[in-house]
Amino acid sequence: MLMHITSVSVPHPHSLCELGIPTETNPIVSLSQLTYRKCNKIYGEKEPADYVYQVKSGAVRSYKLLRDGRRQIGAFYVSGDIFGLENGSLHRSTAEAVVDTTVRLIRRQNLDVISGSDGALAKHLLRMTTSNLKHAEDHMLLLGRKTSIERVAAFILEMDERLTDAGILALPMSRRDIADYLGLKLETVSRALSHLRKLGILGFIGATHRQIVLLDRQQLAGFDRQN
Amino acid sequence: MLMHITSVSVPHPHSLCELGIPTETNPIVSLSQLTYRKCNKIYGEKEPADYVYQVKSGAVRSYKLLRDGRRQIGAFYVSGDIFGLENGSLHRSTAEAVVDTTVRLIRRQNLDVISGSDGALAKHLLRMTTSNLKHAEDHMLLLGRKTSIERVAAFILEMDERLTDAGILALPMSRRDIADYLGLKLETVSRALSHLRKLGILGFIGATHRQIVLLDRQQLAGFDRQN
DNA sequence: CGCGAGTTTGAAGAAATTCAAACGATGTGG
DNA sequence: CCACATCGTTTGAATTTCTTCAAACTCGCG
Repeated sequence: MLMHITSVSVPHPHSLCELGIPTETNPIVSLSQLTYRKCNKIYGEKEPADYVYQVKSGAVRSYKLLRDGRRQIGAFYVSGDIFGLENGSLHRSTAEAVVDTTVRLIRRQNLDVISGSDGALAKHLLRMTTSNLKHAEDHMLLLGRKTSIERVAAFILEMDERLTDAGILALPMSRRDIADYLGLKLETVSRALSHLRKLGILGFIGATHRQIVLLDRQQLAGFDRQN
Repeated sequence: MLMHITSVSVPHPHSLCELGIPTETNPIVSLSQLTYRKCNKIYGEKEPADYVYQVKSGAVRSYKLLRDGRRQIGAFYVSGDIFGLENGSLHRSTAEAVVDTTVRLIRRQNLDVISGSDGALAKHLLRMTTSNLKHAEDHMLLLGRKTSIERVAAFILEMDERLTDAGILALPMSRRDIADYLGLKLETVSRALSHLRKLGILGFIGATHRQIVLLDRQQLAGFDRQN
């Protein structure tokens, strides 16, 4: 029997790349790791959380949506980061590949079994969850109390720490992603970045402007009044 | 030797009640529980986290400050809530009594010992941390993407669930506290509440306007476009 | 070469903030 | 008991910040 598709609604075309790519995941399987194409969903909100993931290469965004499509990205995950660790059986956010991304998989079930007997692993899980919590707490301060320039400065500094490619930040995500992470609009992010460039704090490389040179970390840090 | 006090700086008088009360905690000790006076500090950011706390009565705010005094309250804790559970050895936030508050104390050290041997407790700690994480994730969505009315509506609904005093919400916290929780200014919170009152969704009781009647939960929920 | 996707930039608009004043309710001292 | 200062809240008007709408720009790619 054929499914009758009454309307192909695309309620939230946050990034046009989402439109050109099948919405269902189409991962390339290889042992206990998967490769997701750019913009493919890794898991969705309220789906069963059967696996925990570790980024091998690429980048992942984790987000929540409001019914009208407003999106808040809670975190980006890059090489080495572990994500998808929920404690209930359901995912609380959606995770998508920002660019082509390979992840390692761990069956959650295995974790449960082990953590029942092995206190060390239980502690490890706790430590990971706590580090996510710390990130969320810092991010609440950013979202609730920082200005647009401070948010963008903090973002560049965060990415600089996590994406160390020797002087040049190769951002995998679009301005829209950054905006949805920082609680701003993409134009506001763009303006803030331009402003920092005019001040000689940042430099852009390439056409896409996804490669950023941090020319003056000191001065940039001055824009983020810290926590 | 006397400390030479060059200036008595009071950098962040967020609430005037803070000024009239000793800044150091002066808890009333009684077995394994403490009572803190209104506005007293329970612990400070970066202080050693030797205890975990459970609210017996009263209310607690947990917050972070920017250097210039901007404050983001990450959570309120009311009767029954557990807080102060950090995984590192230092607190990541400051906790203060919103009103006179009694808390139960658990030595953190004890937890560590037990969680080493007892998988059940380890899981319990993990579950509590995860529930804090879930709250933080939801709050990031609020802070990053909701309008002032949506934030205030969400706040009232949250408090209605947690402060169930039969129809009347007796808010322990000031407008400023609410504002710092919602990433707004106190005037904005006041305007939003007035707006909801004019719509017949809320009613105020008493002079202080800290008692709120939820007249139409349905309609209020309509203001919070949910996650 | 021209189209598409992502980014930048400008101008107008909306939302929240800032500054200011007024309003009870409360508590104090005369 | 009343006058008065204080505190938290509300309300108004002006201002700032961010957003919205629109257009232009750049580079990659067919």
